[in-house]
Amino acid sequence: MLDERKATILRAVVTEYIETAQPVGSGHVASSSEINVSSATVRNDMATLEAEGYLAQPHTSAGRIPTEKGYRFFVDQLGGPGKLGATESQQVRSFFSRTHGEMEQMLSDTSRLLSSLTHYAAVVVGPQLEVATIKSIQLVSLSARIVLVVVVLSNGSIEKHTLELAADTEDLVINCADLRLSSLIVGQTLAGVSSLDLNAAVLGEPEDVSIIIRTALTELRGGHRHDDQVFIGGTSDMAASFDAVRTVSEILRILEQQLVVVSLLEDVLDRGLSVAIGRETGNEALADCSIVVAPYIVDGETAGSIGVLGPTRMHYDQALSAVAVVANRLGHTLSEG
Amino acid sequence: MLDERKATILRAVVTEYIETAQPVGSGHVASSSEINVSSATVRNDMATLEAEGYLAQPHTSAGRIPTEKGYRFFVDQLGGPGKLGATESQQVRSFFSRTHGEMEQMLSDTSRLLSSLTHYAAVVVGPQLEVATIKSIQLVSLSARIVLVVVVLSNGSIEKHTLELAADTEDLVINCADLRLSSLIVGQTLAGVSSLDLNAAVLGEPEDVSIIIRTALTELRGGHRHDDQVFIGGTSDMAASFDAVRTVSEILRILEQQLVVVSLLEDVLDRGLSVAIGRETGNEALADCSIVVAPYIVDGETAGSIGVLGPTRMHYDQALSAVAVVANRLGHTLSEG
DNA sequence: GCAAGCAGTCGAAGGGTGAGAGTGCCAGCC
DNA sequence: GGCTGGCACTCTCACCCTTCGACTGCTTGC
Repeated sequence: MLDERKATILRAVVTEYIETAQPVGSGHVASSSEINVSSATVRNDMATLEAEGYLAQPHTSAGRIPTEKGYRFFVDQLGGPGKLGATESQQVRSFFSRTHGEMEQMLSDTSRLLSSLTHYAAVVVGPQLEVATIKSIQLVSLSARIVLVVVVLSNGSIEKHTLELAADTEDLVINCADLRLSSLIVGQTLAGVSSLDLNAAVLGEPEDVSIIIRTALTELRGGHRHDDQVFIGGTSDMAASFDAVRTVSEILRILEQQLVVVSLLEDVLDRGLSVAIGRETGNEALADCSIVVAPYIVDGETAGSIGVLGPTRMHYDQALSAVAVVANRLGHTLSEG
Repeated sequence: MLDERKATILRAVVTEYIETAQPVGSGHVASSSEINVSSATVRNDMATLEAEGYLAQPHTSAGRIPTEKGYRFFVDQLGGPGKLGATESQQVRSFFSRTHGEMEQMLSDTSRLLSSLTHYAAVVVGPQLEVATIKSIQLVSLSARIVLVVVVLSNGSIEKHTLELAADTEDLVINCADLRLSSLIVGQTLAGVSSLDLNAAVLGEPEDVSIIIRTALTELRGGHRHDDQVFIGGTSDMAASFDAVRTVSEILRILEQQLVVVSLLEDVLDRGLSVAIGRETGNEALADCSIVVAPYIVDGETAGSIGVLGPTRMHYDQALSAVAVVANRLGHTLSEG
């Protein structure tokens, strides 16, 4: 454990470095903070902090910069109360009072809000489809052999699948299939659909009807990719906070793989963290990044998660409070609907 | 007009600069191409090319780099046949033989394909909703006061809007509204819906039904943002081809505004171009970028457009052929469905 | 009209220097 | 024992200077 003065010094180094991105020297710390000791004393403590792995020196005659361990201690022990500024709170309030309607739209706008609050990249992961119940299923014939299966879920999202039939099919047949499907799966969850007995489902139906039912159910069991459930905003802000194009490009490559992003956030939450610093993210390409993440709760259950991704030298307190506030408000807003 | 030798020299400079990103000197041109004159002669011609605005010199003793006018001439007059490599054609073929089903998914995958072919950012703009006809409309009650309006369009896409009703409403009422709406707007286009007479639409319906119909129609008239109809991929590739973080960040800022992207592409196409170079894009922030764009045709009509965005020193021939091939195949694939 | 040669220009690269920021350590003081 | 002032040392950065090399433009001759 660090004694109080060392902790204060560490805090000073971290905040200063976050602000300026320059190595911080003992003189700066001694003069600019609530420390009332000389720079020589600070130097001694900084040497200790370095020996214990909280700080590092780019080269001999430079100041210190925080290590991941240093940031971690800062986040865990030294984190300020982290309140949002007045402008930001106002922005959040007005956003959530204005927003309504489409969930996808709302989540996408939320990612914009979050990035505009923090000036980092924001990630919003939508509710898992699996837990929602099916409110309606409808077959719509688009052309002679193409049928669209539209499933409306209780959380307002929609699953759709295109079926290509082997033979031209009359509307009557499609209607029959529609009715049977409705009675079968309305009220169930998508997970429930996956455990349906296909043969029992088509029992007693004529061949042409049952083939549609089979095809539709098979489609529904198959892929609900998380794909369209991830919303990313503020990549330009994120880019601006790094100084190597190489780094930016690698981070963008990660963000383009939505599945990776989702599991990244889940992974962090699973480890019980709300902040992952550098390599803690579990991804080598994000060694210079940190992630701040929080789940949001809809109707008492964790529905999804939101997070921001920025440089390791991010404003953790601001990011933490922004993420917390937005997750909270988002959960409330979605619960009402 | 340029005589043949000057044109050859210009081509050599452009291709060399695209390859190396270094200013090209007269010696390089004289030795490395089908030019059989001395470097001194090349120098004279290059001086002329510079005077006429095709080339520029970063500083006195450097080689030349192409100006926008130079690239423009290169693209218009000197463009090679531009065939896709074997690997790339194979990639396109296998993509379109594999792909099927959801349009959104397909368009999103297409943007990935295009960026992987060209190594630049790829933009895919989905079909305009306005021209599609309505195949079905359905009201789904999510909770006592929340109703989801689901509209299925003939091209397989879905519009959905959430209605928040002032009072709890029975299913029976909703069903009535559903029926009336179906008979009113199925077969119409969304544009048609916008010109419906609201009062005539609710004629003879009881108050509680007509209020739902009014609300639903008003919603449908209102916002179909292009929003979810733009798919962008390959931003990491794009980033890697610039060397200033600043530039990358500005470009990302543009790409984040989907509406801007759509009108950017439309604007280029409207001017009858398939390539916009530097400032020709009409956006100051894209001064270092070029855009290659092509419309795709579904069932004989222009449905949307695809494009790539890269540095002005992009491989125009490859980009042009990739965009052309993909637009073509995409149109065909969507026409079948 | 082309080629050869030559002088001139300018940036990039390399080396040397001085300033500045910072460190570590030691001796002394409270 | 812990803190401080002082001092020697280190290493980067900015600057200057020089050299090198890659070009160009121009002039002259074929």
